[in-house]
Amino acid sequence: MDNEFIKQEMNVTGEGFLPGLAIDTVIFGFHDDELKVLLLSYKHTDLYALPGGFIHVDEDVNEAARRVLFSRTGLINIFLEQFYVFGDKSRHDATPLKTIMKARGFTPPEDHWLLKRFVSVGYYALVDFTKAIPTPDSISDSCDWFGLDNLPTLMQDHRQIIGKALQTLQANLDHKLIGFNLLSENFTMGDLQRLYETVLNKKLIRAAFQRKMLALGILERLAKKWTGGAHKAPYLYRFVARD
Amino acid sequence: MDNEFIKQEMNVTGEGFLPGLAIDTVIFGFHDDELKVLLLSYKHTDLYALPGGFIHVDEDVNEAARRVLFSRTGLINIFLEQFYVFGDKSRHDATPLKTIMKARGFTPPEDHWLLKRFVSVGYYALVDFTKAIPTPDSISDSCDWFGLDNLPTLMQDHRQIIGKALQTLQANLDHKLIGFNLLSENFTMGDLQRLYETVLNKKLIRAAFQRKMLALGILERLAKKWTGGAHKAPYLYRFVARD
DNA sequence: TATTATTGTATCATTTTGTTACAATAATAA
DNA sequence: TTATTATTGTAACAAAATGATACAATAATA
Repeated sequence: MDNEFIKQEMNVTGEGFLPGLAIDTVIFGFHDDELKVLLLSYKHTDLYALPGGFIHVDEDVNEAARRVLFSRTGLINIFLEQFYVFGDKSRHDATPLKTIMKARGFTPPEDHWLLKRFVSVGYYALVDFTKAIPTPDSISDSCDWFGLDNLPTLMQDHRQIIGKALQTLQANLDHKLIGFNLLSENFTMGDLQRLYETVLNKKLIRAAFQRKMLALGILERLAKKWTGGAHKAPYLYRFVARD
Repeated sequence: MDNEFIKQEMNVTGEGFLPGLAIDTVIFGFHDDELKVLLLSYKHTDLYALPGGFIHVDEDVNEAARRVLFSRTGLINIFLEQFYVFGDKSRHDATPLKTIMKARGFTPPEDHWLLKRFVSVGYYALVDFTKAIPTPDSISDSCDWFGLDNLPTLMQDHRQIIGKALQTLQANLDHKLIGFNLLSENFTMGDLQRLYETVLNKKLIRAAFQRKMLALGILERLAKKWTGGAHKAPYLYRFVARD
């Protein structure tokens, strides 16, 4: 029996947390021309789950989401936004947690706070894949990136949560200019276009894309990048906020 | 002392509701070329509040929002969407509710469930002003429409909630084509343009507006409408979903 | 019957977007 | 050293969308 675990993560009263309310975060990264999300593998089950957590009684909900994001990636000052509240009564499923608890030698009472219905606030984050340091939490074996069309079996409604997060990302990519958050600080126009094409899942016209991005006046052109490829070296760009 | 009130609305345990979670609904209507919201005036205080409520333990959060909307307006099948979760710890203020309770002869204990911190899921609804039947709830004196630039003093962060709802409406008006929900079934092009101008708070070019709306292919042209004005009678239109 | 206000739409100018083309490289092969 | 190749940056033109103006078609009123 893991006393530390039970004390910290599965205390009997749920004291110190807002009851019945949770956070689930879809953390997007971009690598190998693929959009990926960070997933935890739950101990003693074959299920995966989104990084999530609970809200301390003296903590803003948005703060809690930043804390979760930091705990799983080590990152601060990251694009992070609410996108939906998952509040259907049918989404509740205590089985995986019960399994984990029992495997740890703890048989929870039926009315244990963690086994009750939870409403979850969905957040999505856009991070630089190369900067994030995936870190499992105490009830997980691992924390890893998964390509969006290569997702493992997920807990509860976490697959739907990812789906809705992707929809939101697609809808906001352009007019909120949030795509840059998925790239490293310096990037080529090709990098940016491949990102857009991956997220929107459609081909874009190169000349028009470049013209449009440059016309936005939010890109600073830096030195050229010698790629080692048999062709002209592309410029590097950096995102700069307007005014 | 109002026993019914205390039993139904301010029961000591909060039994039957999800704890710490509430719903606030910004119900928009359009009348006299003005965008209006439905507000309740709280008994025994000079404060106004958004229509809101709590979520039954066996009820989806979205269901609860529809129930609130129906209770205050008598309307079903209405455009209603989540737009933000208001979860800052600082938004909590138990004073108005305490005042109401005391005025009713009920002195609540400090740990009464209604006086604790609440996280609120914000919804906005778009309704036909002429169809809604404003109906106060049991802790309110009245339920009335208020013009957006003529709002009374509101409880807690309800003013910010309205502000954020308006931003969401403005951002979604065009690409989600939700404006029609604010008009009655049949309307003239002028009605529609005035609605757009009011929501977006800017003048639109009449010819271009008409051309664009007609090009969308979502308007059915009906008989002309004799307005009694000294000019050509405008057509009436009806919104029809595509495909 | 003329006047007035508004509607519906045509017309042309301007801006934005789609498409094609081509010069400018940076590596590799001949 | 000199082609060859792949990709980049941008020009040039076409097509589509939007802005701006104009005007004929009413429906009431004078």
